[in-house]
Amino acid sequence: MDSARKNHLEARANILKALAHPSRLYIVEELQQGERCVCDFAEQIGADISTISKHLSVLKQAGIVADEKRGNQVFYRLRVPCILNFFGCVESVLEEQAKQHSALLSR
Amino acid sequence: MDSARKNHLEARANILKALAHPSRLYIVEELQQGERCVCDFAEQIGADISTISKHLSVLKQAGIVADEKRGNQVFYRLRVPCILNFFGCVESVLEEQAKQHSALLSR
DNA sequence: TGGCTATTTGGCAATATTGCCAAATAGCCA
DNA sequence: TGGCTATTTGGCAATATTGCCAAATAGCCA
Repeated sequence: MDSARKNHLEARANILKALAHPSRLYIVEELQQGERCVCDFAEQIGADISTISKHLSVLKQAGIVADEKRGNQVFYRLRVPCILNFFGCVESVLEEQAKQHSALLSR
Repeated sequence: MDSARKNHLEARANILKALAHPSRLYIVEELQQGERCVCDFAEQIGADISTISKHLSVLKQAGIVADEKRGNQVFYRLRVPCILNFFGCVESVLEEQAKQHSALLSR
C-alpha cells in the first residue's frame, strides 16, 4: 500500500473516530435541527460542561462542525449536512446485527 | 435523554468505532470488490496476521462483515454494501477540512 | 474596574484500543 | 496419525480516549 493511500485511510479513519462516541453523535443529531450553543447540550447530555466542550472540540478539529462566538455564548453548527444520510447506512448495519443475533438464537 | 435513545446512540457509536481504523477501512474498501480471505489482507496491510485477524473480528462483531470457512481458509464479505455510499460523505468532510485550512492560512 | 456568565484549557486517573508474540485450533493431505 | 497451512485466541506492554475538577479566558453589564 503506498503512502498516499495510507494517508487517505488515516484521514477518513480520523473523521469516523470523531463521530464514534454517543455524546458526539447526539450533538451531531441535534445540530441537524439547527445551530445550538454549548449550554443547550450541557442540559441534555448529563455530563460536565468541560466534557461537552471537549467533545465539541473533537468534532471541530475533524471539520464536522464550525463554531461562532456571539456575546458570551458559542454557537455550533454542522459544516457537513450529509452526515445525516450517512446514518441511514449505520441503521442498516444495526438491522443486520439483529438478523445475525436471531439466527444464532434459532440454531 | 431517555435510556432507549442512549442505547441507540451507543449502538451507532459502536459501529462507527468499528470502522474508525485505517486498516479496517482498507479491509472494507477491499471487500467492496468482492470477498477476500485473511491471507489477502495480510500481504497488503503490513501487519501481523494475528493483528489482521483481530481487526476482522472487530468488523464481524459490529455486523459489518460475515465470514465463511472454506477448506483451511476463511473468507470475509461485506454484510452491508451501503457502507460504500457512506464514504462519499466522509470525503466531503475532508474537503471541508481543506477549505478550513486554506482559510486559516490566508488570514 | 469588578463581578457575573459561558466556555475552554490543563492535568490527571481510569479505561479502552492497538499490535506484537506465542500458543491453540481446525482443516487438509500423505 | 503426523505434519503442514491458515487462522484465531490469550496475554501483555504501549498508547489513546474519556471525563472529571480546577483554573484560565473572554465578553457583558453595573
